[in-house]
Amino acid sequence: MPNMKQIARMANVSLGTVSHVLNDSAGVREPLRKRVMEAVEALGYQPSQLARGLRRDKTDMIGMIIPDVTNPFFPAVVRGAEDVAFSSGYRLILCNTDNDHAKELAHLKALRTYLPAGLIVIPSDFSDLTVQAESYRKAGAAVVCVDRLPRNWTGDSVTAANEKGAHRATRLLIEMRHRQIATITGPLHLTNVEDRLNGFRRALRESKITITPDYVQETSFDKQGGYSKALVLLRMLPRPTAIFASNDLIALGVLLAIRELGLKCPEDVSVVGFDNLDFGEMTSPSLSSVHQPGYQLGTTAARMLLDRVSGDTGPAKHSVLQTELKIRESVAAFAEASTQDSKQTSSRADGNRKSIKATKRQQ
Amino acid sequence: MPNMKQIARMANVSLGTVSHVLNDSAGVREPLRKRVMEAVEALGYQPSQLARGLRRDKTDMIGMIIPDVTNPFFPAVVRGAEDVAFSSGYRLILCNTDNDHAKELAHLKALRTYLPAGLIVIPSDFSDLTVQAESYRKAGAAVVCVDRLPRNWTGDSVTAANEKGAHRATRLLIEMRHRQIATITGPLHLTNVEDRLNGFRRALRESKITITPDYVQETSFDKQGGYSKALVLLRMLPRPTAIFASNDLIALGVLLAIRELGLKCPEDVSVVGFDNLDFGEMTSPSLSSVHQPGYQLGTTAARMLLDRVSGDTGPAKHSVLQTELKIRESVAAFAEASTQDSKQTSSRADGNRKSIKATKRQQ
DNA sequence: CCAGCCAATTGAAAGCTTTCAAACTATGAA
DNA sequence: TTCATAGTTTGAAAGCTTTCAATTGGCTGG
Repeated sequence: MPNMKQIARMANVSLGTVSHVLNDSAGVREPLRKRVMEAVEALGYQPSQLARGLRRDKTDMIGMIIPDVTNPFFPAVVRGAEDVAFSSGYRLILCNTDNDHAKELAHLKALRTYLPAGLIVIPSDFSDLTVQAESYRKAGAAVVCVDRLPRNWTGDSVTAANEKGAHRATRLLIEMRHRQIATITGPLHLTNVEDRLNGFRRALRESKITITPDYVQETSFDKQGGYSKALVLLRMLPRPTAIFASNDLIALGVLLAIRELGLKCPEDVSVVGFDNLDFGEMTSPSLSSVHQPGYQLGTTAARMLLDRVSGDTGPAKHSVLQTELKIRESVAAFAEASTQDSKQTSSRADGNRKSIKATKRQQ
Repeated sequence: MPNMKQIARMANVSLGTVSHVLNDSAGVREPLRKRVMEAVEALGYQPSQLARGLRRDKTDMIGMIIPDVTNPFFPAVVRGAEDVAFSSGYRLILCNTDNDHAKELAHLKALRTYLPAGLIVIPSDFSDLTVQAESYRKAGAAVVCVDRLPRNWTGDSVTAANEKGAHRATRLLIEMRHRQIATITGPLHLTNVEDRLNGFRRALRESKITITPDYVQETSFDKQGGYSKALVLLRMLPRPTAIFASNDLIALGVLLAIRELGLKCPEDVSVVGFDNLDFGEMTSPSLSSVHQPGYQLGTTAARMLLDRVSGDTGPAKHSVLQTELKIRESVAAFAEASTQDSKQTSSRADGNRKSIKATKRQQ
């Protein structure tokens, strides 16, 4: 690979001049500039990012730390960040934490030695990010937190309007005349989960609906968790007629549990999820959900980061992106008859279910 | 950040010795070694990857170039690669090409300046990779191609058993007594698509089934493509009773088209996809599909790459990972009565459809 | 016509590591 | 005791860029 020295020799100028041409760092007169550019062209020269980074104490890399690319919500965020980064000449180093804060810490420590321009982080459970970010900032790297925040986070952040979205979803259920409304939340130590629960509670409170504490079930953010907690809820008396799930994977588990018990969605139980993942349109019934703008979360975070990199030293920014309720088949108005006696309903529904199965044979 | 010089001073040894301790590059006697390690510990020293890379002409980074993380098949591959890379101290730089070979080229050129240890690439359409890879190899970086190969690719590769998988899927349809079997393929210039079509054809040939050329439809790898080509196929006479789709997104479009026309799957038309994406279990009917081991594709590629990095200079390797047919609801045995007169069936089915719609409101 | 100044250009240092040749030490043999 | 040798340790160079102080050249105003 050609280096600056060769360019300098070929263009018959000094090393410094080449650098100045390449970086616009000083006025270089046209004839020289032209000779340099020609040499660059002729040799196909590209500056070594390593040497440049070493000298400048900062590279064109951005560390992106997320729980797991394999979780369907995150790829959109990554893509959004990559698009903005790439179009400004930055690249993304992708790290998965599996929500393990020890693994996250390992990534945070290791990444530092690459002198990234900054970090975009979706923090793991019980993340240590607040401390680490401080040390990154001292080293001149920006850190933006996305989707959820670690405790005591005071830095830049981009999140969805979780409280509001959950409030809107819950209000839909209330407007549909549901009164026995339950929720299955993700891990409550996550700020976004907490916010969603708050939105849920506020909607209930505003409509003067009180529910038994049992109607709030906490679990992990996956299908299995949703499934098992839904079984618990659906066996309670009175049985909830609507369930708000704090994400779509949980909602999917809820749908499975409903079917498992011989109930029907939305006739017996309405369900609303959160995230609006692609598969929500493909389930049967299709899933109502609060859309979270994953791609925009990523682009916004990357832009915020790049602003910092290019010198914005203002106070911490908190961008909150709006959500949108997508109403699909999984929600119906509460019909008085259908849910009082759980056993009877259950067996009646079971009869229905068979006839549906004959045509649909779902799952 | 502390540097080697500080370690050297603190341990009262020379720079060279510190380096030797850190890299085991020469016998260092225990007392010195210990002093160095203590200093490293005390200062929390971590070597600068930039300086190291600059000196060694190679970094601990691996470029991972894929079409789009947002496409549900790829995250598993990325994750597999990242897991193996991370556990060997390497990190992944993720690049999306959107299947655009110009964008791919841009990434290939830009990444070079970071001196990555190697590249894992899922090539874009009409990829220029073969040429570029040569130049990477000259620079001492390994390149492994995954999932599909560019034309004239002779380097290392990891792919799924596409031909065999497609053959197996088609055989299933034949065993189910289908004779009017169509296929909707992805872009035929992709080697994996070509392989799948070959497998499809071989199965037909082995059972002495001949089909009209119209029964082979080419389209893009997405829901929309599958949908529109399925409409074309389903309006043909005789109407195919089974469709093999070259990936699950296409298969999803097929399911939509079937429903749209008032037909039923699997009663009127059986469908098999390829990839076995998660959503296949959630559609109605659930989707039969050829499972492709995405995660293993990633881990295998990364391991192959790391082998090269650590000195394996043998001839090109081609790892072919086995696929597995997952049979779900979308396939049923062909029943004589149901498909002869397309118009009549169609209108009859249309009657059914309305009643289904009343409860399902799908799509 | 010259001093002084500004702008363009230069060369060297610095950033941090690895590596190589050279210097040094200790040990065993003569 | 001394020499040779193997094994340790050292210091400097190299890898490529940016940046800063210094130099050069040309121009302006007196």
